[in-house]
Amino acid sequence: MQKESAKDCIDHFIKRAKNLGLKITPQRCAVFRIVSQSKDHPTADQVFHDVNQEFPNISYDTVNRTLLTFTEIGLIEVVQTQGGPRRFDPVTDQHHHFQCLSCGKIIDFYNDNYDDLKIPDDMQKKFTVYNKRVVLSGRCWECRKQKKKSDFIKNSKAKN
Amino acid sequence: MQKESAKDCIDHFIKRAKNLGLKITPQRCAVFRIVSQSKDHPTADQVFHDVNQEFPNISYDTVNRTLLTFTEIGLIEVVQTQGGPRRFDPVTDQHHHFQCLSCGKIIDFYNDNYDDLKIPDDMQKKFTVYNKRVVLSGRCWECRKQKKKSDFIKNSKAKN
DNA sequence: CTTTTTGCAAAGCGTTTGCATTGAA
DNA sequence: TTCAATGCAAACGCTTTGCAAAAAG
Repeated sequence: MQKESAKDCIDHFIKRAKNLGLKITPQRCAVFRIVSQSKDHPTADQVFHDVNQEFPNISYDTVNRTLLTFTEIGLIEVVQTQGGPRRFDPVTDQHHHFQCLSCGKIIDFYNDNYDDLKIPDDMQKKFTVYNKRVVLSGRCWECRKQKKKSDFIKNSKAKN
Repeated sequence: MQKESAKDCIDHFIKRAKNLGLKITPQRCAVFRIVSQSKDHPTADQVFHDVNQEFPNISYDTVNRTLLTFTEIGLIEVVQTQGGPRRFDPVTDQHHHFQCLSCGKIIDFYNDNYDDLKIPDDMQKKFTVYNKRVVLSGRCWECRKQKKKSDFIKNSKAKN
């Protein structure tokens, strides 16, 4: 569902919401459109900011609660992060994450080998597995250019 | 380093801390011991509670700041979660995570195939990759027994 | 018309910061 | 003796809650 048009996305949302008995409000449509178009794991606040452009009266709470509702019905996902504000992700095709341990940034990447990973039988038995993802972590190129704090500690000692 | 004794763990901590010019305080030793023995991804508050048993005067801030310091020097890790309080994980051997999308619980599991995953060349070039992990997500057996909220919504409509 | 949803405000919870005091090296 | 680490307290940011008004079905 990556190349779908905005129209198709909205239709998808409306269909799913109606199935579940959720009401179709303009606010929800706007929130869904913004978050499903976003490519960078926005926080509720960022979504609010964008939606606010065309809905000056919408409240932050509505945006936040709408995002949580969408998450519960599986329309979007909450990205796993290391603390900090919650980040949302439109449910799209299979992809994987690289997370920078210094700045916390999460970068999507695609890899066919990873997509082919099998889910172990014992896990399938114990749990209901909906999704799999490989998470690589380390340092992004921007943070690699900067000194690590641990280096700083070491150097400050070495200098004395 | 999974079967190391408590003594070995402390030695490991002391060696690493000295290398970096960090001071060895009783508080830091206690925090390190508690978190390295824990098996369930404790929050700062949980670590504080445990350490507090033997250090009635230690402050929450010291525990929290110590955990962050340990994270920066790579002694422990921050677990990726979906919002909620930050959770810490002793750096041990290669393992993977299953996360329940309903209750947020994170369960470690081991899988040799996953351990053997190669890190793609283009990722290695772009970033410095320290760690890899497969994250499965879905519903744990406890939550599977309960109704999903989306089911609830559907049913409450069906009943009317 | 009924019930959900919205907007607002306040409360809650976890994290971070500043600073004087303490303690490791 | 020096500088990092600690403890305390206040500030901060994000999330959650309660409720009256508004809107969808």
